[in-house]
Amino acid sequence: MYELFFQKFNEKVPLTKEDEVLFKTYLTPKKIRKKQYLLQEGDPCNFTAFVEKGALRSYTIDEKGVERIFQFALEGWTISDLYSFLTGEPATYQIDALEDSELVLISKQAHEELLKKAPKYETYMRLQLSGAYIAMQRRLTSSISLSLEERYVAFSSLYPEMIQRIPQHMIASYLGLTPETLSRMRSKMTRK
Amino acid sequence: MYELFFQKFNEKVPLTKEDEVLFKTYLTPKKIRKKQYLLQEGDPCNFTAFVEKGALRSYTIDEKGVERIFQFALEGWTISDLYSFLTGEPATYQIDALEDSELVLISKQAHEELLKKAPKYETYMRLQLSGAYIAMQRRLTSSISLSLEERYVAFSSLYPEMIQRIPQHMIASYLGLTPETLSRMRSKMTRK
DNA sequence: CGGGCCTTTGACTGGTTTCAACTTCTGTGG
DNA sequence: CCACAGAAGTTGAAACCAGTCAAAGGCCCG
Repeated sequence: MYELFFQKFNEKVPLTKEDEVLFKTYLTPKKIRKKQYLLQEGDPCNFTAFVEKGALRSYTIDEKGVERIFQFALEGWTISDLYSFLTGEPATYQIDALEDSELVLISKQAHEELLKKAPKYETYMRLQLSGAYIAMQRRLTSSISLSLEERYVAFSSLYPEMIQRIPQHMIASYLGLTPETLSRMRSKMTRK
Repeated sequence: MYELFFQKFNEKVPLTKEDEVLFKTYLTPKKIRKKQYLLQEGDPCNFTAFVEKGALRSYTIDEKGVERIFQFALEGWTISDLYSFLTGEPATYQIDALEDSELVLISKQAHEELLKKAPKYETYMRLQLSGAYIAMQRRLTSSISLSLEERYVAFSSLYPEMIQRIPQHMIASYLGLTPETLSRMRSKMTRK
């Protein structure tokens, strides 16, 4: 159940077998089905969710009812409303499953106890945050400085499996354009 | 020289006087004049810079010679090419001073030693990263989901002093629009 | 098999960029 | 301290790109 989680953890911070046994007592496995909510807007987000298997997304819905996808998470990624998780404020994002998924949750309470008791966890968190920061920086840079077409190309080459698994209109939402525009762009690109 | 730095540090993680004395041995003060580079594209970024006084920006220049401003930093903020700093890769941003400034630098070497020796520093770094992550998340959200005008309004109310101190064409670059469009927007808004 | 969602395509609209000219501000050297 | 050059900001007109609205076809799921 926790294979991938500990594999990724060990890549960042090596753990002994005893560490793993201890850590497991703080982790909560969870299965979730396609279309099911993991987090609804307004609830405080009291977990981070590591994806062992499946696919999820976080997103907002604006006044006009338009979905704005903030993040996708496939196997090996972590998804959460980090702002809400860290501050305790109500979540600004919703999270739901795009496929039947298996998750490893770390509750806010577990998070705080681990920070106190396990220096390796703090190091892990710091590295997690670094990675999340760098990924978002890359995304922000491309959303500001690239044309729509360049953005799509960059996305496809960075995350080829997402192109396979995720519906096109959601990728459009993630990239910040309309499904129609994305469709037109794709047909223009294949014509070349 | 380090007043503001330790004030901000203490807000995140309380330090004893002895801590402060120890930490000071790892810090490097630096004065930099308006228009001077702190970091040039391609060099590895081996520092984070805390702004005691003044104003800086980080930015890229694309193939067409257009500047894309990624971040401004006024007093109390930290600026760096975090990607380059954390990974050791060459910097993708340039950093220069918009005003004569006084900085507190933490070199990469000092950073690594502090991580080993001072748990309070690791906690501080984690909180720094959280803050930077949350700020960038807010920015990404607004750059994807708000209209240009809404973006400008949000920026002005979030950072009113930047409107005062930073040239308009740089704010345009930060917001991802042309100086002409920003100028037109402003005159339209005051007419109301 | 049917209904609804997803994708594609078309025509139209509108906001932003681009290019260019002009004005205002700033800083630097004589 | 003034003059001038270059940068910054403003304004106008034209071109363009993406969004919107609408309709049709395809596909998946119940």
